[in-house]
Amino acid sequence: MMPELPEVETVVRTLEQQISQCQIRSVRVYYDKIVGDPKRFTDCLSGQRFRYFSRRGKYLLFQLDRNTLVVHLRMEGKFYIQDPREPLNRHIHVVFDLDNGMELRYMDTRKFGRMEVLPKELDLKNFHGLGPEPFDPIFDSEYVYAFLKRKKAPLKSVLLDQSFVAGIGNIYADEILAKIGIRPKMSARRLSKKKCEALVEAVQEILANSIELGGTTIRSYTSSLGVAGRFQTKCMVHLQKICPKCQREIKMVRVAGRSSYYCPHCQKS
DNA sequence: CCAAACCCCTGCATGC
DNA sequence: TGCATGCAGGGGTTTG
Repeated sequence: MMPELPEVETVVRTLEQQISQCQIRSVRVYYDKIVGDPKRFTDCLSGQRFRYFSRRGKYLLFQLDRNTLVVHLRMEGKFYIQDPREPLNRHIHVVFDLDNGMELRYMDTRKFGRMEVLPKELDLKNFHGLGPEPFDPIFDSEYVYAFLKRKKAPLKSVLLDQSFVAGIGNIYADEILAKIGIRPKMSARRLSKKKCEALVEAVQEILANSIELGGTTIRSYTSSLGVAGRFQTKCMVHLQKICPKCQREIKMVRVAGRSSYYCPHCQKS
């Protein structure tokens, strides 16, 4: 569950394979709050084609002919391409009827996900107040050091702050901290320049590795092709009991309202 | 300016 | 067995 940047990237690539250039014939909305105004949403999208697929942070961006459809999957949002004869279940809230005879279905058990229709040209720099993409060259150790210097909050809270860097969620935050050997509660402004360099490397390496593997599958995540991610086999601390490095017990604390796993032996404060 | 608390939802675990 | 209770969690909003 919990699609983070690598999972969103996987969804983008998968949907691109499956529905690129497909036309939306019509849209059915079964739960209004996900799309805001369902009439505007439906009217706006009908007749347009999916032209280009991308991502900003954890937001999916579907470039259409006249608009961009923006989707945030939040906790449990998933897309499926299904035959219209396949019965709908009670967690499918939005259905796009496509001109290839299939349906793009949005399923979301907790109904936390959101969709919005925006102008075609987006200001991706300030989009939803997001900070830099993790692979953007401006996300470097100088940027990180300067940002962290003015934060006395726990380092993990800052990693989860999408205005610091876009796309990191609870799982990867734990893994990044494990990689640089820092405990989640350490005050952000105490991180040394050296550790800031390590942080940038860890963020990029962990996310890239996970994208490579097709995203994580902790709890229930599967891509829309139904392929389970394999990142979970790589988790050092998140949801773990024993540290794979030193064989000692993993501890769990709450930071910024999130369960945070770390190894007290391998990670320092 | 910043940070903490609250809200949205449902499935699942727990307790009696 | 069945019902009530409470918890997780991203990000927007509200409150301190």
